[in-house]
Amino acid sequence: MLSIGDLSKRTGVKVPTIRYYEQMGLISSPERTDGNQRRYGRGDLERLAFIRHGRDLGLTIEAIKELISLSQHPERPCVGADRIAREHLDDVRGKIARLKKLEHELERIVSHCDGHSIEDCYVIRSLSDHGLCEEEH
Amino acid sequence: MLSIGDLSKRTGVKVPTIRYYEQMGLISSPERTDGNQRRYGRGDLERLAFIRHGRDLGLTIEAIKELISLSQHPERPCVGADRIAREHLDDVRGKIARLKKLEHELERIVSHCDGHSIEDCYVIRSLSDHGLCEEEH
DNA sequence: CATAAATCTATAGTCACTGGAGGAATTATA
DNA sequence: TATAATTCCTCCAGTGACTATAGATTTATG
Repeated sequence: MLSIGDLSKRTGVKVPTIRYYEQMGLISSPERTDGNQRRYGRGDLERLAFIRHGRDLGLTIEAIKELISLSQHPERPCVGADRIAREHLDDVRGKIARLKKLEHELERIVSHCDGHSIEDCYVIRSLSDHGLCEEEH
Repeated sequence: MLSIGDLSKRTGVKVPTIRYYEQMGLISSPERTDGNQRRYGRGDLERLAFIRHGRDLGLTIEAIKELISLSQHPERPCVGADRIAREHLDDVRGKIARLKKLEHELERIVSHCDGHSIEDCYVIRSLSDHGLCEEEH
């Protein structure tokens, strides 16, 4: 039986975050000691790792909740889980595309900066004048 | 003189957001009519475009505030502005790198999914078992 | 058994907005 | 000019995913 602190150390998930996940319904309310402290078992360790992994991959709490509920019905086809992952992949690709545009623009901006006065600072001028941008954003 | 609604239409920044920027000290309190309504001039239009542009580039409110304050002292060297942009560029690059790893992992996960039952669903299994990952994340 | 460390609940704060309530002011139409 | 429609005002609450604090209680250690 692990205390919340032990669970935290083992999973790398902070104590308040574990309580938050419980509140959000991602992990079920664990047993309590006579003194009302949470005690966790092996299953909670795995569940938390699952959640942590999903969050690291950028899945929302909602998506993870869906996946957990799917995983509790092992007989159903897994198209639901697949859909969640695919949608998320699209999302990630969109984000990458946007950030790359951004990277170009920022590169352009800092490369033009000569470290002289604000008056002719490209950073400031670029922000003031959209016309200096190479592409729409 | 533009009403807040006009300013909103011209800049694409929503009305409550304009008020929020005022509250955050990004734009100065505008003139008011006798009936206490805000009236904006040309300068506000430009300032708002500046803010919007910075936000589109992903700069925080704080960073934009710094840039505005820098731009109000045109005689100073622009190393401050340059630093803000550079730091942000590093940040963006880091994000891209992380998202790319993620993209690979998700690709691998969905490509392995055969649409059969949850029991052998790769999505669920991948989330449960870090060992199935190709790289650390 | 005394003290230190960990835990409990409840609440508020973070960021950058967004939305709604309830009421006042302005503008458009009849 | 009267009324209706629209816009505006302030204040407050909610978003997501935590993080932090305060004050009280429980557990572990010497």
